[in-house]
Amino acid sequence: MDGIYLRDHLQDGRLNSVSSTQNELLQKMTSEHLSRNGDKTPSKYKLKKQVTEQEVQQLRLKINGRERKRMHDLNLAMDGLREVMPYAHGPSVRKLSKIATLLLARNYILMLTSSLDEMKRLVGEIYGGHHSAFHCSAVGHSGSHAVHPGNASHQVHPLLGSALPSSTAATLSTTLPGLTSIRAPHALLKTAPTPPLPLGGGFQHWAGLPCPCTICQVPPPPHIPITSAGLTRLSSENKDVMK
DNA sequence: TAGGCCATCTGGTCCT
DNA sequence: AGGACCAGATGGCCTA
Repeated sequence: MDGIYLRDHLQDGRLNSVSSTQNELLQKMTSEHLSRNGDKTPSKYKLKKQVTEQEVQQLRLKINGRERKRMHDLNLAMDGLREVMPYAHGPSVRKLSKIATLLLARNYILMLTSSLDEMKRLVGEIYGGHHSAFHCSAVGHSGSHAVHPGNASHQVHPLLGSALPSSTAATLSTTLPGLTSIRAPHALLKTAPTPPLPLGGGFQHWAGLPCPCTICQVPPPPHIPITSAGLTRLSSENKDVMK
């Protein structure tokens, strides 16, 4: 395939350059090609031209292969992102597009951040602002504390239970009305999506145990505020994508 | 058939 | 100098 593209472009005379250094070969090839078209190629250039063509082709193949590998790696990373998204996976379910995957991931992170903030607030209420032993659970910030919804090895915090209490969900919907608008682009799926994963997954931060995580060692990163306006904007953005 | 999505090629730029 | 990254162009495939 590469050879076909290369050949076509050479015939079009459009092969200009690859980079400031690599293009010398290609430009030499082009000029020789043009002169060849202008008048008959001298036979003494024949061997040199063939070598150059091979060099150019090899270089082009090499560059194309690198780019192909780079894109494949990028797609693998995209697949990895799809796997941890709260969506149905399976052969019968159409794969999320790249743009949908990225937007969904963003919304998902925002949603988890909001849930975490709400949990922190509730924990603070329960313990009256005292610094409880499981301080780590109240530290979550979306950026550095990765949440892995697809990881089944998550342990549930002994004090918080396996899932958010119903009051929490209700509080979320009342205090963060925009949160309910954070929806995965179901329209992009061709089959009925599965419900989002429960938020019961906890971190492995246990009461009374020293925590080695970087979150507990360093100040938390700047927090991205989630406003209803922002959520609204998110929804509108998704609408554009989900059209 | 139009539009969306994707893979690939390609040339330019930046970085190491 | 070579590789990584990026964006534009192009063509194929699929779906409504």
